[in-house]
Amino acid sequence: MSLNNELAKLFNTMATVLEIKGENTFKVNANRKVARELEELLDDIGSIQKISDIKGIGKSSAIKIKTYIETGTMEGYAELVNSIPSGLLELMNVQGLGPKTVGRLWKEIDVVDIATLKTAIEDGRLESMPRMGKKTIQNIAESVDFLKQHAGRWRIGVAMPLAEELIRKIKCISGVTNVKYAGSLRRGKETIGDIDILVSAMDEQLVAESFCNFENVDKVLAKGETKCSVRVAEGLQIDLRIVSEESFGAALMYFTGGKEHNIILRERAIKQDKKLNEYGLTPSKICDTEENIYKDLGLPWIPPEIREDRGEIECEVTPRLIELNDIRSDLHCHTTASDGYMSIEKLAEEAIARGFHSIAVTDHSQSQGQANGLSPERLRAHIHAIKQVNQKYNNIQILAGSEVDIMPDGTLDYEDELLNELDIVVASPHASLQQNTPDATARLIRAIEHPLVNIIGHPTGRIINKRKGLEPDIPSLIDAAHANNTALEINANSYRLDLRDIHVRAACNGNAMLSINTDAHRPEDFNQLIYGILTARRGWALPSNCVNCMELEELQTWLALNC
DNA sequence: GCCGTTTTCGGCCCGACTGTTTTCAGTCG
Repeated sequence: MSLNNELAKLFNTMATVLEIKGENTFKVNANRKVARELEELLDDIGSIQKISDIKGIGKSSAIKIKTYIETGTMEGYAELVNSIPSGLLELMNVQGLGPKTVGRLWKEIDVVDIATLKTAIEDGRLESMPRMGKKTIQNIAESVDFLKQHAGRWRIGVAMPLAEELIRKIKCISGVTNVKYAGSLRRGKETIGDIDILVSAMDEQLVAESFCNFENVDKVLAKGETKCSVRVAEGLQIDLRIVSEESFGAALMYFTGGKEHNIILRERAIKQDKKLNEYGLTPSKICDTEENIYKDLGLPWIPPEIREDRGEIECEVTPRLIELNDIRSDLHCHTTASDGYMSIEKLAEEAIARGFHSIAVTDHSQSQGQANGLSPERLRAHIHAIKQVNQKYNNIQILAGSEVDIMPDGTLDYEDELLNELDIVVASPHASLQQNTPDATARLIRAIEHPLVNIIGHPTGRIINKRKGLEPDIPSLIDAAHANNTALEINANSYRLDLRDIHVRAACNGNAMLSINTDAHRPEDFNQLIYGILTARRGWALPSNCVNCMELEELQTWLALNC
């Protein structure tokens, strides 16, 4: 775990403990804010001179951070955390249990973790507490079971298709005038906690009723006049907000977030003697669209992906972020020659259907035995086959490439002589992904500096919710990538999204080129390009930051720089 | 605990829903 994340975890834990102990909520929130700043900090916290210059981190937290960096311990942390049973922290993850209840469970009936909570439910002690009725207890019991089965968040690749399907169904309900998803899904985050859907309709009751009765709804968690929450068979929670057409924009803005962005907008409204909530900006004019509200607040419309209070509000002109239609090529795809399911022709046709001017065939290299990686002889034959197929098409350029393994020491999996025969080289780490930071950094920089490498594929090798992957020093990689004209990939596969959003932002700031590719193995994988685009947008990437947005001639010139 | 274009002290976003109780506390987003 990086130092930033390590510290963020400590501050989050402190916040939770303070919450359970019933401390001032503003103090709790201040600790959470410090944690969030640390999580999203681009630079290593250890390299920052004046920590208290970071917005949201004050003197007191700065001292704690500094001591931790120097000594490995944080003053007061152990004392605070040891002041409550450690199991109370996991109890806070049970839906429906908040700090007040957890505190009471502990003090009044000696519940200290999930196991003792289950016992207390079984032996009737919970029922003896005030405000603990049968329904509440049943909900808690169900949430405990649910937590055991589904810890964590869902990949955007799961959440978005599900949300789109729900929206299609909601649109079919009679009288529905507008429906959109909001929340972290709309902001394009790599993982989603739950799906927020906004709807306006002539008959609100009919919408609520129909929604709660959709066939894949497992459990109705809440059902009111303006809000319904359900859990669907996949395990995700879906919140449906029913709003009027006039306040659709305000509601969309409110429920899209992010939280910090919203707070700043509300504070801005207050300074202008106005009030902003999910119903509108009052006293004001029309709040049916987000554009109108931003305009009333004296701001340009801000794309959802960058609504994170990371400088977007201070920005005078909203950047023209990269869009799906800007992409003109896919430079990392597989065929049946290695572990893909498509022929070279199929790749070409998929690319043509998407309006690309070129596509790169980049099958695995020889070390990837389990992925049927190509021996040098097979690669030579494959290059020949690719060139043959390329001659058949006049509306697509098929590039002969390879996804060549970066070995643990940073050397490549083929000799330079063979790499020289390729149009494009994507170099990726696949094995030895537990290397320490200095080794991983040296390994990747060596590949970046290799004169024949054009793109570093999925630079960390992480798999979301499954594998941490390498933790190289990202600023060093970016410097090297910029200096050597090597692009860093945003692998669009929703399991990977590697580089991730904050690294994309750092890469753009450091003038390193990006390459957004699907790493397609099957035809449907091309549809995941959107997740790469959303990740790029979250990193404030412009079309000019991405080699896949280049026209053919420009791309060929760029590729020729490293050959 | 953090912050300052009214402030170095005194604020800090706010509404919906549930389950319980009978007017509201707690949780959630």
